[in-house]
Amino acid sequence: MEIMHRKQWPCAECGRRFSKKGDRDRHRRTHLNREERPVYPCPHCKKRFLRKDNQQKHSRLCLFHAPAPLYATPNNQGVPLEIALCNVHHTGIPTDHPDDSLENRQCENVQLSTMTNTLTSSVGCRDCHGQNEEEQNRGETPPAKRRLTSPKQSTSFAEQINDKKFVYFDEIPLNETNRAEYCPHCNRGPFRHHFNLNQHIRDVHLLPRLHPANQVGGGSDVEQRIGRFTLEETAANRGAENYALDVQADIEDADPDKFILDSNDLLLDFLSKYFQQWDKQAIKMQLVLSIRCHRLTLEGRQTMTMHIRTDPIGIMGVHDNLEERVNEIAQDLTRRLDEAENRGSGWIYDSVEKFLVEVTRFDPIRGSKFVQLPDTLKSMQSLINPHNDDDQCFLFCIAMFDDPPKDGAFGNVKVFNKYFAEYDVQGVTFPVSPAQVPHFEKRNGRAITILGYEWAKEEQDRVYIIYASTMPESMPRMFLLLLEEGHYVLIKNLRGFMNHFRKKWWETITETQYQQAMLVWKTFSCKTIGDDAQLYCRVDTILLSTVFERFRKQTMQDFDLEASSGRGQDYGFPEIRRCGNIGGQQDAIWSSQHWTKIPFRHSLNLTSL
DNA sequence: ACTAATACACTGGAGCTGCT
DNA sequence: AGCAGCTCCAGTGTATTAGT
Repeated sequence: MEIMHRKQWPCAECGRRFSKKGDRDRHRRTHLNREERPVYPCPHCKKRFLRKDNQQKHSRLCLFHAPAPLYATPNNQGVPLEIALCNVHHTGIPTDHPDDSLENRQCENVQLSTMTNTLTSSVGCRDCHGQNEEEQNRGETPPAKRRLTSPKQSTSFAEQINDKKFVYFDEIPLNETNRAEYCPHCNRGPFRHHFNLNQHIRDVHLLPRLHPANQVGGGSDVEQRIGRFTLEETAANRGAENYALDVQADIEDADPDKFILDSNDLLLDFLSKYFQQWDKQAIKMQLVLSIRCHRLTLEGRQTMTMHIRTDPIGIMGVHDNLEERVNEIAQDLTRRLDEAENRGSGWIYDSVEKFLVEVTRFDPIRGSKFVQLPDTLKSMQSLINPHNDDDQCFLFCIAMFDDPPKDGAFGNVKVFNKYFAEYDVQGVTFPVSPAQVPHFEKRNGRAITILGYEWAKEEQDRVYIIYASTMPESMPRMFLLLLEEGHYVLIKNLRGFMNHFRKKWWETITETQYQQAMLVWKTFSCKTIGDDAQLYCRVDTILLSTVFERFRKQTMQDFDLEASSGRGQDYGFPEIRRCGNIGGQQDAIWSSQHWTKIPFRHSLNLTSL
């Protein structure tokens, strides 16, 4: 109500109120007739604007696109690209373009704002949008008409590049193509383009940061024994706890295949007990099955211990389907065992020597009482930050989604308390961690996706998925932002929110990187960010695995050491895929109407090349 | 025909600056 | 301090194209 009183300046035409007289006056001009309106013309084109700031914004863009480009085209040798494009415009289907004379074919205002438009069918003059002179003189700013001008339309930007219709990729100066990016955290690289670097940072450096417990080391109050497993060691530097199955009692001389089948119950028992103690936490688990084996050679009988290691598997607390997870692990182990056998090494499995469970706990941040939005998000109207003084910000967000506050971004959260009785929070503990969200979703018939946000001074802020809802599309879908401090914020306008990152992200990518990316996408038929991510991971894994396999062989040969041990902290691709949903669920979400896709930029700023 | 993606014009909110 | 003008920013509406 206070806000309403402050808006003391009403518009006589429509009654709308403003807090500043200047805003009211500015608004009133929108009611003026065309003749009465003040006009701010663009010095670079013939467009006119009601407001000076809009004219300035437009003119900057107009000027930005105007300078001559650097590259010639195959069909227009020696002709600047823009002129070549303009030729297409002016020599295509006859138009009423006012500049459509031979002398004026070098129209400098060809619309280059969208790459697809420029290169395919709709190269238009940004001056006139196909208007005749009379239309232009009326000072109207019509909708941007686009005309079919090219006799043969191509289907995509990537195809155009591949066809070399316009820009020769190898004509890009060497110093541009050689520009590579390296990870500021681990110096890994080079990355082909910014996508990959961002992705690397998110996957490798961001996830561990999310879960501070990882960095602290094993819990000090850990019970030494869980089920039939005994805590063998706590790798403080990796935050991992190694639980070994009691060899004497359970597995001595066990047949490996039979052991794997029997181990399901043991593991299930272990996990249930583990989460009884830390029910709010999620863990990442990796199993190592050590098997004694032998083979007969000309030199005689050889023996060795083979270590079969599973992929890391994430388990989101007690609410996860433990049975399913355990089955996955068993299948993984069996598959690896078979693979090793089928490789024809000649080793014969004798017995299980050791069964180790490596547990890395992570304690996801949980929503708690009000914290200020970071400076970078403060002015965003697409967020509603509940001003709660308890640990129920999660519920406040849900309630505000159901009944959005009318005035003010904060409102009085107390008014939403009345809704709380409508939610089934049985089994949910406050503050709510992301691990509990699937449980809440199921009980309340909602699809809730949790995004995380990180920012640091002089670094680009980032948004990433913490939990991607797998609930059916038909459910009410909402998106919450979990701040690093542990506070949920409702994203009331996902499009507006993502727009912020879209703009920033693209500002950091050079055109060369963009073109290289497009070439890669075309070559490998990538259609989604998920495809790109998978491609990156595949290539990366293949390269690394080759190097690593050589190293492993060498260490086995020289020191009888299995170099693949000690990977407890790593996030393997299956794990990333499960948690981050790269190439899987993420695609489904990002292509849904509720989610703004990662923008596929068509803009080509030729002047920056 | 429909959906998704994109660019850009337009609008209100709000901060900054200079003047009185 | 109050005001006016300027400017930037975030959000929205809409025209348009690509893809299915």
